Amino acid sequence: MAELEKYITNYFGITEQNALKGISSLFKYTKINKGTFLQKQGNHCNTMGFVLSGYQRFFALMDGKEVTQWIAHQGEFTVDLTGFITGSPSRWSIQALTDSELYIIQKSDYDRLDQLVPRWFEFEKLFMVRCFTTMEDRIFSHLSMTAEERYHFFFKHNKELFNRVPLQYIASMLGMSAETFSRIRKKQLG
Amino acid sequence: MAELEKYITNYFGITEQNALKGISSLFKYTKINKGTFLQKQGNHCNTMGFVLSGYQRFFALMDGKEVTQWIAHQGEFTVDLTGFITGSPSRWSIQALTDSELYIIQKSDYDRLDQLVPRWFEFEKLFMVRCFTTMEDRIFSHLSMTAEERYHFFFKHNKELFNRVPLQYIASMLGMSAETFSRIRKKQLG
DNA sequence: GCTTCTTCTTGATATAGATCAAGAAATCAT
DNA sequence: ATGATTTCTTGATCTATATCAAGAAGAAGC
Repeated sequence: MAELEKYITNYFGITEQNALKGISSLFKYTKINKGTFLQKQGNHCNTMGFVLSGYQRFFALMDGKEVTQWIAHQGEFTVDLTGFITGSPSRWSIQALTDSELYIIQKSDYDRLDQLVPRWFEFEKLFMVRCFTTMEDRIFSHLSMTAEERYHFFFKHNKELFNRVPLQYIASMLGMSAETFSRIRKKQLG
Repeated sequence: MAELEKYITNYFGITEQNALKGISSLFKYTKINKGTFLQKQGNHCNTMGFVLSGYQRFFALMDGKEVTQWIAHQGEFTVDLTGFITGSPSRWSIQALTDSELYIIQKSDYDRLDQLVPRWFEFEKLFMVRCFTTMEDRIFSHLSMTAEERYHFFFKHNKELFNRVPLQYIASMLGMSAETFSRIRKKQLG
């Protein structure tokens, strides 16, 4: 659990020992196999997962095609944040791309955190802002960068991912076809 | 002020009369002329504006070109949310595209809202989630839609904007050149 | 290890959208 | 109103990226 607490400190800015113990006690360690769905599009969002290891893909169907919105990895949360917080149906399916280890919290437990942790909503708010900032950056990358620039920028910050998951999903997440991705990669490799 | 309170209810889900009075008392009515900067990129974010009328463009310089990230209108907030909440330098410049009326709150007053409004952080959190969802939708539109589809989708929901501000900014915000925008528009008009 | 299935690459071709350039239309200032 | 400035349109051309198709490489199952 030490790892979870460390991450909660990093993510939510919470340092009080009691609060950390309280929060982490509500998360359950879970192993899942490659291919397992943590969430199906359109369903209720009942759980939030914190990634210890492995990769999970967020995607939605659009005109019969799967569009990958995000690939979560260690230290991130697997959840359709919108659905989880507001109760709306999940906009994404979430599927493990590799065997994965997660800490999972149930929605009903999550909703009690404010009773357990002083200033919980304040921390949560800061977490949301961070998520918002990430999204804002991604939009800007689509307004101002070419596919090749997006590739390089993403590669610089996520090198390990390129060896671990099918590249077609990274391509989709960056808004380009698998073939374009492959050609940019070839150039890059030499 | 009634209008502001109505919007605060819609945006933040706050309905208690005392809370609404308290919040709206911290906002100051302000008129600004077309061209005025509410925020300059790189500066501190000291104010948050609530739009009563007019249009304000968020943009950043990228390789010497201005990229429009968003155009705010009535009922929205003009602020670099990230900078305003976290204290980081503003990522955007914000400039009035038309004469505008705003309610403006100072950061120092905003930071006292939690003492004034019970459950303020909780409301604020929900506000952040809504902003996050909007961004997530926009990203998905770039991953799954053509320029023409983005045009039509945006037009459907923002018809009035097309008569009020230079179209080149809408084009930039949708991630296409002004010429492409013009051609799509021509097709659409007949 | 061989087979099967999935993923990746590569070439050929098509196309959406960018860029450049010039003129038309609209808006603004005096 | 008139001229100046900004914005929009249009055509010509170019280029980034998509699509299609087929084979190569890699991973997984037996």
